[in-house]
Amino acid sequence: MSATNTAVTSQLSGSASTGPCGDDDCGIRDVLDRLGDRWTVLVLVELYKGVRRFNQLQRAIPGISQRMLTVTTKRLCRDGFVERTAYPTIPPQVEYRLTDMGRSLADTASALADWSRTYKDAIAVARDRWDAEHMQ
Amino acid sequence: MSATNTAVTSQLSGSASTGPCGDDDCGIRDVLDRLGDRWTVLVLVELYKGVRRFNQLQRAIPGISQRMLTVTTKRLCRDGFVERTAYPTIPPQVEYRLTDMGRSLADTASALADWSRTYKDAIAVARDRWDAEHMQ
DNA sequence: CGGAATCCGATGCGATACTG
DNA sequence: CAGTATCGCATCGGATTCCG
Repeated sequence: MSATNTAVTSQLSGSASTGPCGDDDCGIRDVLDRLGDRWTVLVLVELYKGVRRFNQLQRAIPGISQRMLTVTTKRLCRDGFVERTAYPTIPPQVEYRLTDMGRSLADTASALADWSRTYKDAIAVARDRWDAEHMQ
Repeated sequence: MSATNTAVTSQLSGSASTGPCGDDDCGIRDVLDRLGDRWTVLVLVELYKGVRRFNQLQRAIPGISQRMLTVTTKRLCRDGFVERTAYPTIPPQVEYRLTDMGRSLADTASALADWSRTYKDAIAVARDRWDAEHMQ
């Protein structure tokens, strides 16, 4: 691996060294490192609806900066969740769509989203209780 | 909410302001902010096996620092996923166990872990391919 | 239009030292 | 034993500017 490539990939993920993992950890960290960041899930959700262009995504996801949309889509492409198609027109036109694996991930993630919706209130209650008990 | 409490809670999570969320986002960010960090899942997995004491957890989770174990368990307690029981003995003895909600979360997370195991290799392949194509 | 490059503040996390 | 307090580095992500 060249120094150039190291520089390229290090922008995308620090997971080159997964480090020692117990037994249950292996693999899930890579996925959680993606899903855990601020925008990946939202991009996944939007692309689940269909093919989208760059600015379409940005308009559909309020608050995401140009930079983070670039970074997020690029990471998703790298890991094989999203496919990028660039048409060499002027002005340029780029389409993003989920791969089968990306769709599979989105399905699984939506199970987590369902769980979140179910327990959202319970978490809030627990949190308020804790906060109330731990303020002097 | 007092300034004191704000200080306390701000150590645990920056999610006081979830910010504007589209429609699909609501709730899941709170959960992913937990699951996404380096140690939460590992602690969850270990506690899934049964009641554990502080040092038991630390020995069972290689690489976790005392500080991160404290922070992680405290966050899990705050959100109602883990219950903490302290016995005022000398030396002190503290037990951690999953709540029903915590067990439910661990179950859901393990679905994601299963997914990860299934696609782990495919991700690695996609990543290598991408890296190979994007190095000069 | 769809980025890339740079700067910078906020947060995450490890290491270390101290405590009831 | 089970923490707390402080430091310092690394990464994340927002804002801005430049480019083909």
